Amino acid sequence: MTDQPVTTSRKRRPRARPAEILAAALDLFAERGFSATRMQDVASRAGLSKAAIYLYFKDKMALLQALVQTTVSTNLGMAKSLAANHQGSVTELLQAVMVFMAGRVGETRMPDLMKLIISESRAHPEIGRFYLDNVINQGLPFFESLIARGVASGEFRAVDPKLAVKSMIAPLLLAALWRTTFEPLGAEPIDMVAYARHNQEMLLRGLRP
Amino acid sequence: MTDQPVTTSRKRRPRARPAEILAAALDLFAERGFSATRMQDVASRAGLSKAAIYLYFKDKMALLQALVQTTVSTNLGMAKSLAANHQGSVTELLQAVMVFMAGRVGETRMPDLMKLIISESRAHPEIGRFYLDNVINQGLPFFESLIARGVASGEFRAVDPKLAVKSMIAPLLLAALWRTTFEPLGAEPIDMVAYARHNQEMLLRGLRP
DNA sequence: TGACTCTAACTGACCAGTCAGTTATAAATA
DNA sequence: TATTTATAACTGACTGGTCAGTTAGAGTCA
Repeated sequence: MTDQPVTTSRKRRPRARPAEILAAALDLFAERGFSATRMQDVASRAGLSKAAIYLYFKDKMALLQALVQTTVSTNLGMAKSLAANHQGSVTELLQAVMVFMAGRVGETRMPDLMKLIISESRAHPEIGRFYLDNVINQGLPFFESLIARGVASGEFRAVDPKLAVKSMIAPLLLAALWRTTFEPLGAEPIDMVAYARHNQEMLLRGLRP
Repeated sequence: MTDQPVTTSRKRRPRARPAEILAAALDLFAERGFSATRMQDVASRAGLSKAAIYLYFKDKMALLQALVQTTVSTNLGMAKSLAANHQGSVTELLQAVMVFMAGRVGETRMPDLMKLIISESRAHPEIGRFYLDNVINQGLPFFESLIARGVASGEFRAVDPKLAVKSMIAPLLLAALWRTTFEPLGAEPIDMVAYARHNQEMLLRGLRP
C-alpha cells in the first residue's frame, strides 16, 4: 500500500505549462471557435485550474495572439529560406513554394489559425492587424518579387505581380476555409494533392508568355 | 394645438417591419459581427424596442438565417438565368458569369454575408449547412457543367471540372474576405475591375487546350 | 370592445478575470 | 540526513457585468 494521494497530483511544471496551455487552446479554438471556448475548458484540457492560466497569459486574447505569433509567422520564414537556397528557374522555385504552402494547408493547423484570424479580427482588430503586418504585408511583397523575377527573366508574361500573387494565394485560402468550415458540415473533402497540382498547372499556364 | 402624443410617434407599420429589422441587422452584423451585435442595437437602429423584434423573428439566429436566405440565395438564380439566356461560346458565357460574380462581390453586401457565414458556422452549424445545401451544393455543379461543356466542345483542355470550378471561385472568396477583413484594418483595397480582368485572363489561359 | 402592436422592466444564465489562501519544492540550516 | 524556511506555482470560490429572451400591461385603431 502506497501513501500516494488518491486525488490527481498537483504537479509544478512551470516550464511545460505555456506550451500545454497553448496546445489546449488551439484544440478548443479550432473546434468551437474563440468566443465559445471557455477559459475553464482550456484549463481543464491543460490539466490546470482556470486561475493558473492567468499566471502565464494576460488574458484570453493573449492566448490567441501567442498562437498566431508562434504558428503562423514561422511559415513565412520557411518559405523565404526555401527561396534563398534555391537554384534554377523561377518556375521551379514557384512550384517548390506552392508545394510547400499546399503542404502547410493540408497537414498543419494553419487553416484553423487562418479561420480564427478571419473570424475574430472584427471583434479583436489587434489580431487582424498583427496578421496584416507580419504575414500579409511581409509575404505578399516576397511573392511579388518572385513573380517580378519571372517576368524580368522572360519566363512569365508581363502580369501585374500584385494581381498574380493573389492567384497564388486564393486557392490556398479556399482550401483552408473549405477544410475548416464546410468539411465539418459534411462537404466533400478536397484532394489536396490533385488540387495543388491543378493550381500549379493553372498558375503556370496563366503566367506563360 | 393638436392632440398628438408628445412622445416619439409610435408608427404602426407591421408590413414594413421585417425588412427594416433585417436591414438594421445586416448593417450591424457587417460592421461588428454577429456576437458583438446586441439585439438592443438592432432594435434601436430599426426604430423599435428590442421586444418588438421578437414579434417578427423567433430569435437572433433567425435574423441571420433570414438574411442569408434572402440575400445570398438569389445570386445563384441570377447566374443561372444568365446562363440559360446565353448564346455563343462557353468562353463568352464564362466571362459573363465571372463579370456578374465580380460585380456581386464588389458592389453588394455579399462579402459581408460570406464572412458572417464563415465566422458563425461553427457556433451555428445550421447556417453553414443552409449555405452548403443551397449555395455550394447547387452552385458548384452548375459551374462544373459550364466547364464540362467547354471541355466537351473543345474550347477547354481536359481539366477536372470539380477542380476548375475552384479556380473560378477562389479569387472571389479572396476578394470578399479581403474587403471585409483586411481593408477595414488599413490594407490596400483591391481594384476590382483590374482584378476581375486578371482573373478572367488567368482562368481562360489556364483552361486553353 | 377587442384585436393588434408595441415597450419598460425584468429574469436567469453565463463567464472573464480576481483574490485570499494552499501546496510543492528547492535551498538553507542543523 | 532530517528539519525548517521561503516562495513560486497553484486553486476554489467569488464578483461584476453582460445580454438574450420574457412578461405584464399600455397605446392604437376599427
